[in-house]
Amino acid sequence: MTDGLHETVFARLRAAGQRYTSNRRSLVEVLESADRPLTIAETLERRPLPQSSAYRNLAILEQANVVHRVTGTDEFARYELAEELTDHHHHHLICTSCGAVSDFTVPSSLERTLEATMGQIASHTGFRPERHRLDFIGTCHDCG
Amino acid sequence: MTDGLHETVFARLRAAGQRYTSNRRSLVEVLESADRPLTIAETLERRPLPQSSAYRNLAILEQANVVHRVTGTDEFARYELAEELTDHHHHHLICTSCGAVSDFTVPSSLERTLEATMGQIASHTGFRPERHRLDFIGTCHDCG
DNA sequence: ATTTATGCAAATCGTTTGCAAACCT
DNA sequence: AGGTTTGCAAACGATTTGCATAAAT
Repeated sequence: MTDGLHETVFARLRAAGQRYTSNRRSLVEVLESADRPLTIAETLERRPLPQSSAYRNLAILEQANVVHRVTGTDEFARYELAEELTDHHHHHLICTSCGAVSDFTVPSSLERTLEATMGQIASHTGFRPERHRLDFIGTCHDCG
Repeated sequence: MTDGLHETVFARLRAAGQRYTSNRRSLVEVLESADRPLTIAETLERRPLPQSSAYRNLAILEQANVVHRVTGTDEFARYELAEELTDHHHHHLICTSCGAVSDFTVPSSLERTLEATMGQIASHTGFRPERHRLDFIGTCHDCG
């Protein structure tokens, strides 16, 4: 199933007209091994790479829907593997003190309600929703 | 009730050891008149002010819990009045194409479920949640 | 061969900060 | 007077980009 991930990534990149290079594979592997979204600096600590390559390739991986950019409350962009690649729909706990972002899940009943609500939006507004973002914002264990 | 807003702002600033200056009042008035979070550039269009004053005062207003910083998917910070000052709890529709952020509300039953879920988080994790952020991300009317 | 990715260094741009003058109490 | 805010200009820092080289097909 680890290979399955890379096959899927390869397919998505190809669909976007992009190659699956070693730098991109590195980034995917680093994100795969993390249990939360990583800042670019964090990915570079785990697998050194020129900064510009990390930025450029993460942007490409995002366009190909392989990774997903997560915005917290601080100034750092964070990335995680797209949920379809991990089969792990989740949400984020965001610490207002240190900016840390961690994953967690909510009851599936709540997820269903969210999806249903999302479906109603298109009819009530001109907006076409694609996904939802639910975060809980507060103080993390370390900062509390 | 418009005066009530400014009294509340004054009280919150005072509690934070800050004054309610004319620049700060300008910013509060601009945000009050908007029906969605505004970027700093947008506040300056509506009420010209040196950029640095806008940045500094919005930061102070945020510390005093008068305004709230909203993070979308683009690189611009957005600000809105704190919900307790407007009695208008809401969520955001975020356009992935142009970055626009608009307000909307969800059924109160969903809100109650969200609050209940939030209450359970503290016991399951070391995280102490203070508020939630629920956004629907997709394509806005203009970009669709 | 031709196209695409890489890596370095320089540029970009939203945001932050230093400092002297203006303001408030 | 004593401390705070202001406004300008300069600095900052995460991110982006230009360009020559290396890699992939």
